This record gives sequence, C-alpha cells and structure tokens, in this order.
Amino acid sequence: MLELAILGLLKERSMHGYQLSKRLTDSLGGFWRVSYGSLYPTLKRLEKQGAVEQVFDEQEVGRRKNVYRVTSKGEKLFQELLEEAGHESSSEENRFRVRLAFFKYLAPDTRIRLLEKRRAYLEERLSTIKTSLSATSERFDTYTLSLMQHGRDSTEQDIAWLSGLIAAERGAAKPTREATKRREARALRRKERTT
Amino acid sequence: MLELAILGLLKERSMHGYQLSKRLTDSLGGFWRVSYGSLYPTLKRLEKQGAVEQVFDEQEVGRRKNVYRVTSKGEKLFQELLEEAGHESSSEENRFRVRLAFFKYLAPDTRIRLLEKRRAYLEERLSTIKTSLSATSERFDTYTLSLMQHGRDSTEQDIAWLSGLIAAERGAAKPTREATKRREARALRRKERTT
DNA sequence: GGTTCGATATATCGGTCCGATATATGCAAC
DNA sequence: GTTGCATATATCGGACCGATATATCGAACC
Repeated sequence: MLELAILGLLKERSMHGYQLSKRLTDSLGGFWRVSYGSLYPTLKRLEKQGAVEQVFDEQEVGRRKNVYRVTSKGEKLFQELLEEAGHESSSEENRFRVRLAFFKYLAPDTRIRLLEKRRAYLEERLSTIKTSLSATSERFDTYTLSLMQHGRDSTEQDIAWLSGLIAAERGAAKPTREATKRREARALRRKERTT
Repeated sequence: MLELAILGLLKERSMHGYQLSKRLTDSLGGFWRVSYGSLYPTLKRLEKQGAVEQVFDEQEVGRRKNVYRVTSKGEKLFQELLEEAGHESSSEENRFRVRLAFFKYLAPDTRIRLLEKRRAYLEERLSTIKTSLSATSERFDTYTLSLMQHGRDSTEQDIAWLSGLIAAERGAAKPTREATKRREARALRRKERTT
C-alpha cells in the first residue's frame, strides 16, 4: 500500500522522503499517518527494485536530501498495484482509499470494476452485520449493540457513496443518452432488490 | 489490541484459539478479521506473561484443543489495556472499536473520558479535512475530492454518534429511580425509531 | 465399507507497517 | 549566541497479516 502511495505521489512530482511524509499525512485526506519506520525502508526497497531512482541536483549544496523520481519500471509497478484487487481485510480499508486517491490513472472500466468489487464486499459485510443484529440482539450489551448499529449505518452510507461514484462513472463512460438511461434504470432496480 | 480482545472474550468464557477467531471475526461486529498468524502467537505470549492459562479437561479424549482461561494477572492486564488512551493512529480505528466492545468493564467516568478523547480527536481531524477542502489553492481531482468529502461526512456522523453515547452515559451517571425509568422509555423509543 | 469433502484446530514463515527514538541541519526569534 | 522548532534521514523491536502446512473430525455420497 505504501509503495502505491509513494509511486502515485512521485508521479506528480519528484520528492524526498520528508516531503512524501508531509503529503501522505496532510494532503491525502488525513486518514493515514505514515511513519518514518515504514517510509524510508519502503523508499529503499523501491530503489532496489528499480522502481524509483535518486535525483542529484548539482547546485544544491545545503543539507542532505534524497530526492527520488519514478522510473518506467516504477510506472509499470504503480499500474499493477493500482489495479490489484484487494484482499478484503481491515487494512484494505486504507488500501481502498489510497487507491481511490489515484483513480485518475486507471481506465474507466477498471475503475468501475474496482468500485463494484468494493461495494459487493461492503454489501456482504452489511448483510452479516444485519444478520448478527437481528438474530441475537438481546445477547449484546448496550455498547456492542450501538457499535454494531453504527457499523451498519456507516456501511450503508459507504455503499450509497460508492453507488454514486459508480453511477457517475457510468454516466461519464459512454455519454450516449439512451444507454445511460437504461443503465441507470438497471442500477435502480438492482438497488431496490438488494435493499 | 489483540491481547485486549482475547482477554475480553476469555473473561466471558474459556475458549480455545479457533473459537476465539470465530468470535473475533463474526460476533465482534465483523469489522476485523483476525489472522491465525496473530492469534496463536498472541495466545502463547499471554500464557508466557501469565495472563492466561490452559484448562485441561480430563474426559475430553478427542482432538487436541488448547483451551485457555484468564488468570487474575490477566484480569489486571485487561483493565490496563482497556483504560489505556489510544495513540490516535489509523490502527486506533479498530482499537477504539475493540475497546468499546468491552466498555461494560469500565467505570462510567472512565467511559466518558475515553469517549470524549475519541470525539476530540475526530473533531480535530474533521477541522483538518474541512481546511483542506476549503483551501482552493490545492486542486484535487474528482476522486480525491469525493474521498475527502465522504471522509468529512463520515467523521461528522461518527462525532454525532459519540455525542449520543456520551449523553447517554452522562444521563446514566446518577441512577435516580424515576430518571432511570424515563431514560429506559427514551431508549426504547429511540431503538424503535432506528430499527 | 470406503472415500471424499468441508469445518475444525494448531502452528509457523516472511513480510509490511508502526511507534519510538537517535541524530543531525537550517532558520528564525529572543 | 543560544534556544527552540521544523526539516531530514535512519534504525530497532514488535504487532499484525497473508499464505500455507498439517492433521482430525463428521457427514454426505457412492
């Protein structure tokens, strides 16, 4: 995941480690605080793999900075990591967000595939939560119950958000007026079935 | 975090590793999928620390099972882990949820303190996101923008949820008989609305 | 009766990431 | 001039994950 994030940021502009950590912590939504214990080893790993390389600025005499640039090998790796379907785990929460932050580098149909995969996973999880809640709601204490209810509500909102993104993506993919209408109708029907 | 979750579940009932993994994956909200690569080493670590001990059931002759029970040392450790204020990182998302699942083992004022701390953190993050969003100097693409907007909305809803929990906690702090009845009536009505 | 298969159960390996910490340098304020 | 803060790189131990190996049990099927 860090490799993906680093490559994505370096694609936009060559940077050194500290700049990357700032961009990752501040700009990328603030949902992930990257540690140096991850960042610097990952940079070295990427360099060893030939995915990034150091840029040496001659006139810079001041303090030591390791500025990195993406190589063509790194571009390739970036695309692979970006398209890689996730493993649906807890760390996949962040992984998905990082991926979304670089979605502009993906083809529209790949974007739709990834969004739908994520939505399918959330829908599965939602139904699990709902089953858990309706089956044994008396067994849970107030806090666990509230936690699960909140989990259910959040998941529903995440799904709605994803559906919006998918719809927008479909609308932008083939701007044929008739096809769009048919697609939206299908999406609506599908939504009504699963709700 | 895993130590906390394991001790909390073992407090309720002595179990072996596989049962713990089921309970962690299924019952605890479904938001965390625990791997065996974490679970079994953690159990051994806890045993080494003297926080849990094996239970040997004599009549059981069948397949090998390592059933564990919490010791008094483990009870102490559990309380410490439960009260420990988090480090506000990305792994703290799960940590907070796990902690909440065992909130019943905490004193009301500790509960309020932890909830408020969490809320304060989320409010800080919310303001960061809002600042980022309103600063037009940095232009985000559609996806990053949507990600941040969704992050903002989700955070706002999390804060509202926490505020509800805090209010309920404050209301329950002084258990006057009449107040309790009124509160239960409110809770019931609230439950009926949300279900 | 045999076998196949999925759920149960424990264990370990390599790897990613985190949190803490150490160690410098540039810079501005006092 | 020195104090303090942001900048900048680096590493250590540890937590957790994903994959995989291994083995047992029960039920289902032929």
